[in-house]
Amino acid sequence: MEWTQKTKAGALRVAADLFRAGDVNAELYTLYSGWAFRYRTLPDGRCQILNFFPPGDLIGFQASMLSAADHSVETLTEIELCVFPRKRIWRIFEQMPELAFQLAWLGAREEGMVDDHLTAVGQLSAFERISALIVGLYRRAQSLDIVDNDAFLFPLRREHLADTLGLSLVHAIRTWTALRRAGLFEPVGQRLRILNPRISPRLALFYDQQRRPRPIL
Amino acid sequence: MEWTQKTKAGALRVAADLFRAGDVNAELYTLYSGWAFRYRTLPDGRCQILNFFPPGDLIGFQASMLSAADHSVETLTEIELCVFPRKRIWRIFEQMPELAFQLAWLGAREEGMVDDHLTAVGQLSAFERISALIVGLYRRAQSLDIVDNDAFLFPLRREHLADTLGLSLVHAIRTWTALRRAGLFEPVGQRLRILNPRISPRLALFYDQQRRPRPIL
DNA sequence: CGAAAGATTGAGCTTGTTCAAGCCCCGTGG
DNA sequence: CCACGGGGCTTGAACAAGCTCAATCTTTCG
Repeated sequence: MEWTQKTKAGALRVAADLFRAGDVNAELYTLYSGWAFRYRTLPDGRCQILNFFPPGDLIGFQASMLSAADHSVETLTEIELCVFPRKRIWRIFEQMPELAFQLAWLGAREEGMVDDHLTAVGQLSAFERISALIVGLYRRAQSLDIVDNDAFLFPLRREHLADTLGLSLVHAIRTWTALRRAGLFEPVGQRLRILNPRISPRLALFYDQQRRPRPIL
Repeated sequence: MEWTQKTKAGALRVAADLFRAGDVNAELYTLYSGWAFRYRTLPDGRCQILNFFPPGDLIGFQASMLSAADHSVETLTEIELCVFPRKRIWRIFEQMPELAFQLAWLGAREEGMVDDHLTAVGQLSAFERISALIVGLYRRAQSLDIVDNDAFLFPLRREHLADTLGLSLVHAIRTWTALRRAGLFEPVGQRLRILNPRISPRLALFYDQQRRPRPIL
């Protein structure tokens, strides 16, 4: 896709913030490598993580479409990305319908992931939420082929777990520890080795659910 | 917009279900009148409501883009709608970039609303959640000009409250009752009169937050 | 009128929170 | 080389928010 190459401004970025809520200049990014996440903050400081971006994902479509972001994006690791100027979005719709369709498809897929996430936070117990998050990221890593010997990079700190799942830090850690002791996974440095993704019937069901088709872009 | 007229198949619909998770035939709908909502169910029957559709909203963009729906849509009232055949979506992108852009815009806005919702469920207390839901729907009704004397149609049953906010039915009712007694609102038949949307500083802040710009479509 | 669905309330219990203390790892400076 | 200090992680104990079970009341509708 030549056009993608042409507007590429891919530099190694180490900045923790890609953009912040309220930014009017949020651009559209493709994440070449590294992990990031999208979140909201409330006036009193509480923070809700909305979704994660593994390598290869599109970042900022929602913010670009709505002109102003109502969320922020931060990195979890060092990242490398490619920038599309936001102002050309309309031109994409006008001149490159296939690309426009693919962007919209990725947007719809992201919404689907937020749907998943909301369902988890609204309906699951702490155990189920932590397991679902771990196994969900494991499955995404599998589909991206970045799993090595059942182990994959797990760049979240404990606080991210808590802010993702709507749990207190203390309880998130306790539950995490309990699941580790139960033999669901084993931390290996920054990585996580999944030992038994079917620890409970319910988790097995979740793990075996069919995947969504892959992105086209 | 003549094209909209041309493909219009607007019939009065009373059916409770517009489509169900797994449907491959989910179409794209414009809701002329009435309310609906989008939800997911878990294998064990738990149910999470993802968002509501007030009159005028677009339904099914995500499902259309992803080909198969992973959620269901049900009505809250009698509704009237206009159908776009899903198969023509690609043609819209190809031939009507403005309409495609507007659809994508509405999709992005819906994702933003799910973001709001996830943040509420993940971070707010039961009191805050119920108040935020009521006041949020009130504000949407305001922006649609369907508020009459501070009162608007509130078509949710108690169970919808619970399934929306991740609370048990009993606790949702208790909290609802407490807020009613505290003077936030007053039920008037199927309608709700908002008496004091600034009952607490936090709710006032939420209520006074600036609105998102309106849909263009 | 009677049945069924929805709404409400009480009581006891469980899950998850808060507060508080201690641990571990690592980078910095004496 | 080691003490110091800070950030992140872990654990304990007391408390509270929210859940479950169960009974009653109300409304709707055939």
